[in-house]
Amino acid sequence: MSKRGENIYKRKDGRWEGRYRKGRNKEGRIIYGYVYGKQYNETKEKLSKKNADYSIRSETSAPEEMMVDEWLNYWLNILMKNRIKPSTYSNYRGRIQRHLSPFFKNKQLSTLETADIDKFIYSLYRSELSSNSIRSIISMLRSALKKAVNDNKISKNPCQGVLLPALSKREIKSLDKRQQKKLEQIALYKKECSAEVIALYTGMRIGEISGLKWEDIDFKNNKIFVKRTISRIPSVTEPHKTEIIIGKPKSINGERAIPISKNLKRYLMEKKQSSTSLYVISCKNSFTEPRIINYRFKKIVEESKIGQVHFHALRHTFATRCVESGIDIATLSKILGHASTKMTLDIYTDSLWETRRSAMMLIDRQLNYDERITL
DNA sequence: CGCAAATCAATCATGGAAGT
DNA sequence: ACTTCCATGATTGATTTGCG
Repeated sequence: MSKRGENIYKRKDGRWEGRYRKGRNKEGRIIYGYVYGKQYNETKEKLSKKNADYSIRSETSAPEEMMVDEWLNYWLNILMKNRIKPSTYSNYRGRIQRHLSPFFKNKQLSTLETADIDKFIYSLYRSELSSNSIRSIISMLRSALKKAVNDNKISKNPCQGVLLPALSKREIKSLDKRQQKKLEQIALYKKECSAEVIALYTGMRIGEISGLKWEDIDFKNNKIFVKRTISRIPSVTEPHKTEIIIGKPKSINGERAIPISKNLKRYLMEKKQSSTSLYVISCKNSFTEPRIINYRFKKIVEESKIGQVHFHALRHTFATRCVESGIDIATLSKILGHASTKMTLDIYTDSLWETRRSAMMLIDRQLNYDERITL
C-alpha cells in the first residue's frame, strides 16, 4: 500500500495517482507530472519509469544550466519564504527583481565569480544607490550564494571578500525642546488622538502606534503594552498590489510594557471617551496605516515650521528627554524595546555625555576659585 | 581568552508619484 | 484629502572579527 515519500495516493474515484518531479518553474516551485493506474502496483511501476527518465535528465543537463536568477528565486521562494517575515520576503523579492535579475540575466550560476560581483557593485554605484542599499543587496546575495556553495552548485562564494561601500554613519536627529513645544502645540489640539503625542511620550515606533488598540492600554496599572506592528508591503501573492501586514510578536520578548505618565494618561483617557474604534489612532473606524500617519505628521510639521524631521525623530526625542532627566540606560533600553543596552548606549552615548557635562557645570558654580583668597 | 567593535542579516520606515 | 504602489534607505538584532 501507499507509503510515506512515495507520492502515490488513492483517489476518490478509486484510481491510484502517482506524482513525479518534472522540474522547477521560474519561481523555483516544483512542477509535478502525473501517472494513474487502477492498481497500486501498476501505478508504482509507471511512476518508477518516469522517475528514472527524469533523474537521468536532471543528472546530465539540468544542473549545468542553472542560471543565477533561477537560483535566487529558488532560494527565496522555496528555502527562505517560510523562515522570514513577509516584509523581509517582499523586500528581498524586490531587490532580486529590480537589481539582481536584470544584471545577471543569462548568467550561469556556475560561472559566477568575484569579478562579476565587483562589476555589479560598480553598476549599483552608478545608479546612485546609497551605500546602505548596496550593502543590503549584497548581503542578501551573499547568503543566497552561501547556500549555493553548501548545495554544491558552486565551489566557493564569489561574494567572499568583495569590497563594500563604507557604511554611512548615522546621525540621530531629535527635536530640541523648542521644536517639540511647537509641534505639541498643534498636535495636542487636534480632535483625534495624536500619533505624535504618543510617539513623543512613549517612544513607540510608527508601525507600533499604528497597531495600538485601546485594549493594550492598562489604565489601572498605567502601562501600554506593545503587541502589534502594522506595515504595508508589496503583496506576497498578487503582483502590482500591496497588502497590510499585522505582525504579531514571535515571542514574549518581542512585547514590552511602557509606563504612562500622568499627563499622557489624562490625554489618552480623554481621547478614549470620544473614540468609537478599537484602535487608538483610527481611520474609518479601523487602524490608521503608517503611510497615513506619516502623511498627517508631515502636514503638522509643515504647520509648526520646525524644519525637516522624520517621524522616527520623535522616538529619538523621547529618548533624549529621558536621558536629560537622568534615566538609567537599562530602563530606557527596556522601554524602547531594545534587545540589549548595548544598542541604546551606542545611540545615546553623546547625549549622555551632554547631560553629564551640564551637571558638572552646575556643580562647578559652587566652586568659586576667587573666594579662596578671602578665606 | 574575553571583550567590544565591526560587520552581516532581518526588519521597519520613508516619501515620491499616481490613483481615487 | 487621503490612499495605494513601490523602490530606497534606516534601524536593530545576531554573528563574526580582531585586539589587548
